[in-house]
Amino acid sequence: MIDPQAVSQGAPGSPDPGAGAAGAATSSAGSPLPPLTERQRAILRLIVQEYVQTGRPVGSKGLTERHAVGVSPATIRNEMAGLEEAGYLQSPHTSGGRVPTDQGYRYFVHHLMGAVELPSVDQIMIRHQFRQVEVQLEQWVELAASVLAETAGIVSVVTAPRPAVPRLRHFELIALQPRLALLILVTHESLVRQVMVRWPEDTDQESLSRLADALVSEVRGLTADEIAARARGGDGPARFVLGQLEGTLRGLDAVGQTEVRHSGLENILGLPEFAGADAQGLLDLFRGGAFLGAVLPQLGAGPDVQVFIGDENPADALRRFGVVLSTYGVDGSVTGILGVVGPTRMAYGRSISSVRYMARLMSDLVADLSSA
Amino acid sequence: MIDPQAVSQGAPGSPDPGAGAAGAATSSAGSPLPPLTERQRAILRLIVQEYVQTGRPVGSKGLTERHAVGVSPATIRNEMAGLEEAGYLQSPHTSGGRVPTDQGYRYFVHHLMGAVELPSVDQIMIRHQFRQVEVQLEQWVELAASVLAETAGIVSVVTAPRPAVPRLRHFELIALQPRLALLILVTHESLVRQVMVRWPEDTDQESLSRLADALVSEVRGLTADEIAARARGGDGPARFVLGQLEGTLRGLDAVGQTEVRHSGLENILGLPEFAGADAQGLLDLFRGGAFLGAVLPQLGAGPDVQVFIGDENPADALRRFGVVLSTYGVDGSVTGILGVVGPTRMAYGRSISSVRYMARLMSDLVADLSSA
DNA sequence: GCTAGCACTCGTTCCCGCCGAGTGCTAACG
DNA sequence: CGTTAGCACTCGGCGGGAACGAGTGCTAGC
Repeated sequence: MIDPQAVSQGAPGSPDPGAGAAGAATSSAGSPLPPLTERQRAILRLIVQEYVQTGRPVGSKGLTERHAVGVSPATIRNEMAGLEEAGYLQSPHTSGGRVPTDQGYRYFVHHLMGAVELPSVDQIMIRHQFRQVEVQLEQWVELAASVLAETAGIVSVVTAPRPAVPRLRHFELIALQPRLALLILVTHESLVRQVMVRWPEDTDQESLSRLADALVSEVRGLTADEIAARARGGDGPARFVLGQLEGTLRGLDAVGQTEVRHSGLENILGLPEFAGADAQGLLDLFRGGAFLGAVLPQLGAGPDVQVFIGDENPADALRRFGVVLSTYGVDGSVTGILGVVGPTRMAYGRSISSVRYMARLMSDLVADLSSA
Repeated sequence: MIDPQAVSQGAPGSPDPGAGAAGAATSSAGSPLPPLTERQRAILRLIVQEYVQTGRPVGSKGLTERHAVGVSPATIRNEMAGLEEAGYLQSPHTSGGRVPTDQGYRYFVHHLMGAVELPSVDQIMIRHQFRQVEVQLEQWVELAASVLAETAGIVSVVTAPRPAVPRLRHFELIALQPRLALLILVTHESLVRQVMVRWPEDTDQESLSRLADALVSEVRGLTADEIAARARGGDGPARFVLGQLEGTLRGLDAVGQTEVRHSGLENILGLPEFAGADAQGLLDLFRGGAFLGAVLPQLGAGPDVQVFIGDENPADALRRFGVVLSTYGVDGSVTGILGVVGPTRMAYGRSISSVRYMARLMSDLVADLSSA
């Protein structure tokens, strides 16, 4: 049903091939890689799986002890040496086992990962949680973040859906104080915004309602630009309201202020690779959306999940992470981004299937709510 | 202008007096404490200040080197011994300096802390930030959390204001889909809620507007109970809407679902006392409002700042923390809670003044927005 | 082509001794 | 009588060294 191969690569080549690799020939530069033998593939798969699970470098002896490979440690060593030369593994120290390189993970994701559909237990659990609540689109975002973090077991990031060209569907004015009103607007995509506006003169609910009634049919279905044009002709209060509507609509598609929800930080704070260092740094990374600002430009518009592993990440701050992202929404009309971030040694299979599933779910929700 | 003494104590006595104290006589149990001499007070003040700043136990020699006390280390040692016997200090190890006890902090907060007004630089900075934004009351909450965390330099917690008995001021219905509508209601206190409601039959904006217009004057100013009574007489759609209004109003004052915003976790993650251990535990503590659930029952309704130090905290999870809290809002009508949480060795002066200032600011905002 | 054996590397852990900061006590001093 | 100087003692932290174990590359034999 779902094609496991349909996972696109973040960046086509490692931007800095000379980074880690020990003294040996790093290969993979000019010459085409010889295809891996079936046994090498099996060993690579085992190493990735084991390292993902334990986080400790895996050695030849341990491998043969824990798994029923048919050969001796020495043979494994030979094959490992080959894999290392080809760039799929690296040894962090002279002794102490080997660890997959970014390229190794990449190969695993492309060729070795088995079925990538989310287990139906999880699917049911997720659908159940989403059925519990009956709220607005933008609260789905929060729920999506928390469910995604829980399902994938790492940190999730979700942006609210953003319409390409928002069109006004409806608005209301509510008096709060004689000179203070609440402006509520709804777009075609069912996004809702409330803004407080300081009213230039004393007013009351009745006159505000009259004003809204009079204007609403005039501006229904218009974009910010069209409303601006309309505003130039209007008189005092009407003109004022139109200006506010225009500004709020423009705010909706402003890239800069996209808010990024995250969840599940506690999932990775305990991991050994982030233990000693910078719990602070991690928090900072996800706060304030500095995170997405870095990744977003690289994100293709394609409907499928994209994977960035280690050095493939555009931003320096993300070099130590693996990132699995997808867009969601209705093509060309309203889109958002969701995904997960974890250590490079994350369970890519589960991450990818979780992200893909959640993206579908959110796309369906957005589609349901946006009126043509 | 502000009375530094007007800080009430969280819990009257330490619930577990035998906890830390070494073998010596723990005193402070039955006999009234002899008042501290002026020199002891000065030394205690120095120790608290120094420990708050550095986080390392402070010894007699270091004290005399870093501060121009007029006496020798030996004298300091004698006084320290007295302070330890009286329960204000404790020595974590045989050597290595002394550390204030909860009681020591308490004495400091009550009798040794100097001026507690927030420096006007900060006051100006805060007012400035609040003037920048023009949003709804509930977004003030988020801003308050972040400003408070920044000003006090530790973790802040802020709950949204909650009306004692919410009364409806206005509501609107907006059609999203033929069978899906958005219900927006505003209370007298200017709290806004949006709920999506699944409509029992196909409808459109026009009929929804008519319905809302007809009903709104009927229910203006009513409480949930009064609306429920009114609903019993209504017919189909009206009755349905009244039911939704009632439910949403009830949700507003439900204690259980009070949402707690926090900010500034990164400020304390770096501290030595939380370094090794449980970044995870810390996150968990503040997520999901489990935190306030524990403290809230203990919180007096008094208008002033309350301080809980270490063991004075009602919840076990907070035994390692100092907590400074205040209510804010309009007495008896709409109230929220805000405060900061940090290690017991926090800068109480700054925390208390920050919390007090922010509580005033938020109270003013709430008062401005709530129509009599 | 696979495997057993072997010498070697290197990170980890534990132990031990040193150092420094701090303490309590006692005796001397003004 | 309060204050101070001196002293023996305690204890945590740090650094070096030994023992250990996991892993490696290489070579020779099956």
